[in-house]
Amino acid sequence: MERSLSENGRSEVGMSITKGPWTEEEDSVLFNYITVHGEGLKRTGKSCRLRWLNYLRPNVRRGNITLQEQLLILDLHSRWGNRWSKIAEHLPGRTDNEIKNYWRTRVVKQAKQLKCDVNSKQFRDTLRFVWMPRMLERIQAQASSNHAQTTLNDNAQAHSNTDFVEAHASSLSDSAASCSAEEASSSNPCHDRNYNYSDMPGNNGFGGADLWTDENICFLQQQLADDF
DNA sequence: AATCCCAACAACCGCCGTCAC
DNA sequence: TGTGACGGCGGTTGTTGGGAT
Repeated sequence: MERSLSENGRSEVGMSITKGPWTEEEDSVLFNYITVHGEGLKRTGKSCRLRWLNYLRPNVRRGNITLQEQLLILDLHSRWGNRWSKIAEHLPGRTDNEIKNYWRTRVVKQAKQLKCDVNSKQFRDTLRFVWMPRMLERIQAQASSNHAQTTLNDNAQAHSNTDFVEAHASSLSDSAASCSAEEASSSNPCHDRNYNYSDMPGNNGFGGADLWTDENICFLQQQLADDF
């Protein structure tokens, strides 16, 4: 009987875990290890596990969350909600903790500024129809400028950017297609890449509240600018 | 230079499911 | 089959570093 652990400490092929009764040999290995190294840290198993998963694990990625990762987080969160570990499975090297922190410090902050609940339809629509398309625009711009360099440098990363953008552009189109008939019939903003925020149907298609004050639009634009 | 404030990151806590015994 | 220990996960709190005053 065995189970394996993944990058996030979950199932993974190739790293087997022995279960069941301890053998004399295993006892001996453990005994010798403790004899040499001592009982070591005054830490709980849980604490050690967390430290390993979130910090020490070899392929853990550190540093700023990229635009592509941000878009993916928003997309996956819209499907699964606060299932951080599930979302983390799709961002290689990122931990659930990191994603959770990103959500709290960036996205929840945005919701607060807009004075709406982060889980409200109103805010989710904002993410879907304003934030994500805007992010996508930036990624596309980035990808095309990288592509120009790629022709010179044969940079493979630019190709992956392009693939990513294409995949998510169609994903967002799907989202747009799932808008209500009312939204779809009234020149849906999600289709218009040059969409002006002040034209958003804040008073008739987004839950009725007037989110799109000059102040809020300005704040959102600032947030998006900060991200890139 | 000192302090205050806030964002970002790290760690802890509690609940719940699973597993060994 | 019951039960205690442990691990996984999401929520919350603590810490730290940098910018503003």
